[in-house]
Amino acid sequence: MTLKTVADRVGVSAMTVSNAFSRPDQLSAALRERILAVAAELGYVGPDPAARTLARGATGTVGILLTESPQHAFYDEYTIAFLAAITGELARAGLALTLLPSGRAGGVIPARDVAMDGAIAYSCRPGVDGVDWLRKRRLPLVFVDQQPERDHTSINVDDRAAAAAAARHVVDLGHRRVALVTVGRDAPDPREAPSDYMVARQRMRGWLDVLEPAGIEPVVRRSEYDSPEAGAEALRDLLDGPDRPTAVLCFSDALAAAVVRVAEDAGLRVPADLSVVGFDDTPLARRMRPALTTVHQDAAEKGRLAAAELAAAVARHRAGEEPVVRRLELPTELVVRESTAPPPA
Amino acid sequence: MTLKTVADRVGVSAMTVSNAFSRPDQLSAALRERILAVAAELGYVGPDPAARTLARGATGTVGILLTESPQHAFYDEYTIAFLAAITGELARAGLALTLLPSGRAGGVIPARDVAMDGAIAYSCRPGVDGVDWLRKRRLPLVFVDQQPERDHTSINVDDRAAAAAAARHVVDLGHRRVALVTVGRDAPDPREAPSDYMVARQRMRGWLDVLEPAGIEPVVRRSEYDSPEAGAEALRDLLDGPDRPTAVLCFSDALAAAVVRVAEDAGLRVPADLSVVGFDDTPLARRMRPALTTVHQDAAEKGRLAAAELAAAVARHRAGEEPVVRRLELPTELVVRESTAPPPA
DNA sequence: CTCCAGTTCTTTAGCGCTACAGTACGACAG
DNA sequence: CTGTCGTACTGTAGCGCTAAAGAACTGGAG
Repeated sequence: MTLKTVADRVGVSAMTVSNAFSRPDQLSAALRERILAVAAELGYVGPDPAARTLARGATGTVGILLTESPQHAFYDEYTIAFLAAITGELARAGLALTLLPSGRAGGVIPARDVAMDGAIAYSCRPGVDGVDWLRKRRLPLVFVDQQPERDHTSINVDDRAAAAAAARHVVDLGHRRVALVTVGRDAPDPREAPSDYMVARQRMRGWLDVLEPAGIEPVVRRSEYDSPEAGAEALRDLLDGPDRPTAVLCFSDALAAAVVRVAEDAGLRVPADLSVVGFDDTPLARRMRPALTTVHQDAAEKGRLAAAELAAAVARHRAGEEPVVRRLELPTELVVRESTAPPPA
Repeated sequence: MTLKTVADRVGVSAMTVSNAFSRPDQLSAALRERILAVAAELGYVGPDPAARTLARGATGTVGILLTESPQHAFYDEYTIAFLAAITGELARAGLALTLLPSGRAGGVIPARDVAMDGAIAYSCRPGVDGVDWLRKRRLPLVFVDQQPERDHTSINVDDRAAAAAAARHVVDLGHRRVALVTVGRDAPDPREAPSDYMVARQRMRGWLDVLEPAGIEPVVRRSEYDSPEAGAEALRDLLDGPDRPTAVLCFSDALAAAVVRVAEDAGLRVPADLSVVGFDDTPLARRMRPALTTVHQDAAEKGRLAAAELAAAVARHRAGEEPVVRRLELPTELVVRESTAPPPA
């Protein structure tokens, strides 16, 4: 059941049937009607997408490569808002979004083996080899929340400045004993071996930009993942020590929420005994009691932009034009809510 | 830069290069090494996915068609957990997941035009034409939370029984003035024109199965979407009336949360003045204060199962075997928390 | 009546790969 | 020395479609 079947039945060439489906202006309305009618009668749905993809050189699909497993991505409200915005914007360009598992299963490496017109790499660490495959395939690429590269458009926020603003806030409140709860896989001392993950590294730098000049030596806790459990784990022992911190700066709202929970379980009041600052300003931050002081960044706008940039890059690529590489930096803003206060007397 | 380029350079046939990449057991290790080395040197990444898809008849991708826009899907925690589980399970089978926008943009209808090996239709109403396209393409399909069809495996819960359990709970507590807040597009009287959306219809039936025999005439409020705003809107006028309901049964936790918020804004105490029951048992239900009484269903298991069934169906389809159609029904359980109590005296 | 342009349909030539059916050749039994 | 088998590689023939160029016909201007 192919174009040919329909063509023979109607008594025209295959090309004419192809045109009936894909380029209506290339034949008379009457013939087109007849072809479509016969196709319907034969149960022919339309041109096979795989064959069309090969012949046209375009798939109508772009991929997104997420940190670790896509599965993990769904636990973070920030990522979800980002994804939602992407799908919305892509739909306007008639593109579907494929979630690429970063690993390999049964010899299949999706980043290498899935047909697509372009891809977004979101928050990937340098080691993730999915990114490598995408690069090698010379696909139009947009990098979000990760190390920019010369040949590809990237979208980031000024994580360093944003983190510095958060640190400045607690220092201004008078805190001297500060803990940093962040993510990444490296040694706990940030100055020795900064995180391999660019965003974490930049936020760490931002925090230290303010804390060090103030003569504050922060305690650092790192967990591999940005999950609530990790946050809880990271903090638990901190609260037992004699020099318990009076303020905690967190890599994300998710970590901050966990920190607050652990602190309250330990009998501490937030913010009276402990100030906590998050990052991202997810819905969670507003929902929490006390509402979380955090750094706002616009996930929806980031997603919309990423999708729009990628769609444009794909269109240019298809037209044989030169790629346009942009470095976009979205604004952030410290949002002071109820989880921060001066340290206990 | 194709297989041929590499083949000519090495001095072997294109087929041998294809085998070097895709079927290592078909050639000597030494030759394979040489081919891979030359390929790397030339910057040849591997077989072009589009061409391979056409020749093999398989894409390595399955689609998911979501109610309305995928964008909307991301606002619901239940759907998110479901998606997370799907991607996790699919990754094990080496499959990527493509989110199919249900609409059309610029003449592109993803459900018709995107190459894929199979698809999940999730919570789609009968009218959604994406499902139609998928059916016509004779793709392996799994239906989740929607009307089962003869030729395709479906996964559901017994929505009717689950809703009945929720209704039984409030009736047992002594409530006589009950409101139903649900979704769907039809007339407000459920007996006249039941919702076109099967899940909503079943839950409505379940509620009525209990309420009617008890002689209770519920007030019904329907909104088109399962969103918090819709829930708020639906309830607002109800609380003003003289015969204000003392219990509200909701289609989802999201709606229930909105109902609680509106009630509290109106000065009512939950559950003392108003009992509220949700559906799904999302994390939100546990997080709420008061914690929400709701019907538990396992989103992760549903997703895992859907993905596993689809992967199996795709494998069978590829092997030319007969499809196996299953009707899976997952268990539910009423979880009584703090949002329900006897009606005010 | 000729010529040109516009419309409508056809022909040709792939897109880049893989399934399958070979061929060549060495090893090994009879 | 012949026949059989297994391994390693090649040739052929598509997969189903579309871009691009060409042919046939129409109608109107000159």
